[in-house]
Amino acid sequence: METAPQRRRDPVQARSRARVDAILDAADAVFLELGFAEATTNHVAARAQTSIGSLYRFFPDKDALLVALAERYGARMQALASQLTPMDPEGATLRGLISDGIDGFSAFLLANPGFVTLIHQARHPALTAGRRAQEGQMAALIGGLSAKLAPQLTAAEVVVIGEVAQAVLSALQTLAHLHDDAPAREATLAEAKLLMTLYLSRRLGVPEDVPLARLGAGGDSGQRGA
Amino acid sequence: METAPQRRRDPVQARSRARVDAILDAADAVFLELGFAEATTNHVAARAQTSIGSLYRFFPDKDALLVALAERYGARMQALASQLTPMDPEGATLRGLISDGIDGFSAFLLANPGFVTLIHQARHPALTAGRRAQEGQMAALIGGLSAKLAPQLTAAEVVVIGEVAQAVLSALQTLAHLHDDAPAREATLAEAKLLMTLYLSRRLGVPEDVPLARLGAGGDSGQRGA
DNA sequence: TGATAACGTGAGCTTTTACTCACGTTACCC
DNA sequence: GGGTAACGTGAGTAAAAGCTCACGTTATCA
Repeated sequence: METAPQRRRDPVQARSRARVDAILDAADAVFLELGFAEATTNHVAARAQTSIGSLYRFFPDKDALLVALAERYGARMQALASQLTPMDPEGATLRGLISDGIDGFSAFLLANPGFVTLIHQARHPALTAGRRAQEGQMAALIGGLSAKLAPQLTAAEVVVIGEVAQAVLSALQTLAHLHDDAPAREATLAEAKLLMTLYLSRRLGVPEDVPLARLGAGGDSGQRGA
Repeated sequence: METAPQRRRDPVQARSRARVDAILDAADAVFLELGFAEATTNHVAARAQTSIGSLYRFFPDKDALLVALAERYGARMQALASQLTPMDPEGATLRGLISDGIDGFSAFLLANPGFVTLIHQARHPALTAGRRAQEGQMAALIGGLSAKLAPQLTAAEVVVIGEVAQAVLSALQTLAHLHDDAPAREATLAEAKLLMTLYLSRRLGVPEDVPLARLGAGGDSGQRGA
């Protein structure tokens, strides 16, 4: 299922491992500047200060660069997700959760400028599966949270809510990061927070500013231990 | 400012005009199937049942196909916009306006499957300007409506609201049309309507289900003639 | 310190593909 | 009907870019 890194030969010595990293960094930069289609493998090799032969020693073809890059970002994303979710959801409010999530993701995008470009630019078949999986993961994460907060929702509803939230967040983060100046970016992110808060509050039947811990108290499904 | 159709030679006889149309139709289909980068001009010519020479008689290069296609869609979009806006906004509610707009756009996408793909797939420089302009047009349309309904908003706020609404609508329409079955598509569109209604109602200070005509009655800025 | 394997190199091979051009065909005009 | 211009054709060209390979260099291990 996984699209393997597809290296022609795994690096075993330190120098070659560093070289592979350099090639990926170069690919990131070059794809960001020129786009995948316009970028050439010779470009990438030159940027990585290595030879085209070395590039092809570790990557079977141009697509493998894209896949490896996407995997590297996927790992970073996963780390981000597990870093953002475990903050005690009991004491937080819905608005606070959403705000923190959006801010965290925004910081990630700011630190990884190649990410948005990669994910959007490469409608390449090799990436489609990975991107879908990643989007699905994020949608599932939101859906899971939704199901926990609103047990009355059907499974189908949860799926739709997760997909919608994912799509909206992705679009608004992209829009926000089109602006180079922080104030304009923040203004857009503020709208995103408002929009998501309104939507999820209504859709999940959860008040915006009440700590989530208090919600289970009067309800029936108060299993918070688990 | 306008990126001209850039035809190498304008068709004057009927048969050549039909041929140009056929070439554009073929380009639409081929780009949809393979993507712009993978598609070849020979592909397009073959699909149009004509020769590569004829293609290059009317289009100076491959990019010109893309630009001409985008222009054709731009014209259709503009027609759609002017068809959706003039429905008497006084008698309608905010919810109704949003619902009609989303349904109308959805029908357009269903009738023009190449449109989404074209606009998203082609991060090509030749298209960027046109796409931006088109998105800006839509954002301005929403922003204009917002300013009319909520005169208390600053110009900057109106711009942000327009951009956000445009981005969200675009993302959710795309998401909806990823589903081939009508029910799933409708479910997503229903969420889009809810989300947009909640957001604009709050942001503009306009109730969701009150006919817009009644709003100016009790207010201060009742210049509805103009 | 020699043997072996991993690593590094870049000129150039090969394939792809955008694009040309010389020639043939159809339509318009008198 | 013939002259001219618009139209149509597709084998072929040229440039680009992905990728190879034979050879040189560095590291590991005995």
